[in-house]
Amino acid sequence: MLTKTDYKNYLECPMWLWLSKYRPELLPEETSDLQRRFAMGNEVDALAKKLFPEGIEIQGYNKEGWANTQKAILSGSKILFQPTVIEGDLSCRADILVKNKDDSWDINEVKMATSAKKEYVFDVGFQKICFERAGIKIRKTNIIHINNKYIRHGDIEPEKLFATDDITRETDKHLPETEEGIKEALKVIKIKEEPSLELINGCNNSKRCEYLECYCNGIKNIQSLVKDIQPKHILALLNREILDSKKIKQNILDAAGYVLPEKFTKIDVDAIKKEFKKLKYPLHFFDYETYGSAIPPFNGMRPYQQMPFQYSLMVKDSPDSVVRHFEFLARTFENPIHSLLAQLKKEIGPEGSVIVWYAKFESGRNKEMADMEPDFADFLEDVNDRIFDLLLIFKHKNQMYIKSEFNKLASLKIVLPVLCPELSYKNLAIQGGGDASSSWPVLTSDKTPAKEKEQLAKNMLAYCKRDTEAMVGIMDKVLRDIK
DNA sequence: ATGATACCATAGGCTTCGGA
DNA sequence: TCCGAAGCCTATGGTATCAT
Repeated sequence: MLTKTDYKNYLECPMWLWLSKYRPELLPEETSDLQRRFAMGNEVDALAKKLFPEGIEIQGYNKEGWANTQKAILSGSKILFQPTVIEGDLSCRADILVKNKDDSWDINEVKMATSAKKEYVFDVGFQKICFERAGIKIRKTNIIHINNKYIRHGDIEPEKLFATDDITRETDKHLPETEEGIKEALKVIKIKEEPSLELINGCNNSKRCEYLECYCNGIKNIQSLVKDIQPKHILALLNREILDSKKIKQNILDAAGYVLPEKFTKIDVDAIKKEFKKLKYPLHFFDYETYGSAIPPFNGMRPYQQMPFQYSLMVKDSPDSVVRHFEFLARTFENPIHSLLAQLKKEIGPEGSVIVWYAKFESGRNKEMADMEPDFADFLEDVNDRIFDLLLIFKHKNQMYIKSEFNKLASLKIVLPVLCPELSYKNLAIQGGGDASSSWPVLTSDKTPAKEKEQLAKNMLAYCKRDTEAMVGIMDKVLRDIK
């Protein structure tokens, strides 16, 4: 049986589909970030249903769902939520099915994205094929997506939060391709033995594909796979922890004809000194954690707007002084920016540089908050004028501070372990901004036990503090290197 | 999932120039 | 005078990099 999810997995990476059917235990665990995204998707689905007050919910999955769907259609229901269809090898659920004046139906697929992306034609095409094979005629296929111009005032208004795009033409145009893809996907799920190289190289994932890595955890003879593999997958193999033997790594590299670049460090002392001349003490090392959702949680916010709920601030008054640390963390699920700004205004001095990693992010949040809290607009503008972006020292094209280990990248999570391995995130419960973000609603929920909240708060504070410690450590290291 | 920005490949429109 | 090749500029679409 091939479900719509199976088909989408296949389109991204055939190996993913195969693993999900035969070796699901090898798939990566759901991260809290992913869980939050699923939860958000469910909320979006629920809100979209409010666009159709007449709709009825179809209960059950698979055969039961299909039986209930048929029952609802026969009894004359005109709007169905979550109808299921099973036909031959295929199984799928639609979001919202709406009957027309004749005997045809329109498919409405709810997406949390802010536009009708072109890859949705395969998703919706799969649904159309399923329903039509089962004798349910489909006229239009629509995408109901988030309208990111919407600004919340009071209760969420679904008819303003959502926009609908008719993608029938595009869907139909790609229908033959969709049919072909379904045939291929069905072939994949019939492979009983270990998949061949062909399957791995069918991967369409533009980024590093984690599913090959997962697969490698489950087989012994990795070296036999190496010939003719895509370069992105070679790197994936090299990152596997099970490849701790240098000899195996070298074999893989040799087989692929891949030469690791030689290690090097390049420091343009003059250029960095010139940049650092712009700095004024006291130095304020600063970092926000933010929360954003497809459904804006508070008034004045638009979908996906990132709202700061936490910061860490480390102040260094002079080159040799000890840092003073300040922090803020909102403990209730209310718009936190007023209290955040009130505290920040007291803690951040009127003089001195504000050092951040990737200035666009922090300055962008400051601009948004200035619009929402006009009383703080001058203050925020002043802070933005004093921002210094530490990332630009490491930006590859700037050629100021380059190490081969950076691989031409310059995120904090890449630079830090090379320059200050002692400040690793490894021992922290929260390891990235995404986790911090998804922790905030948990921290502020009535349903979370007090004890758990305390632990969570500690973890969140430790993470955000570490981001600023990292900048302090990196700054010290660079200052030593250019002395 | 967003968004700003950077970068790259490609397409199209336009001019220029040499050969016939 | 005409035509196509070559060169150049701009627009566009796609992908990647940062942050959460």
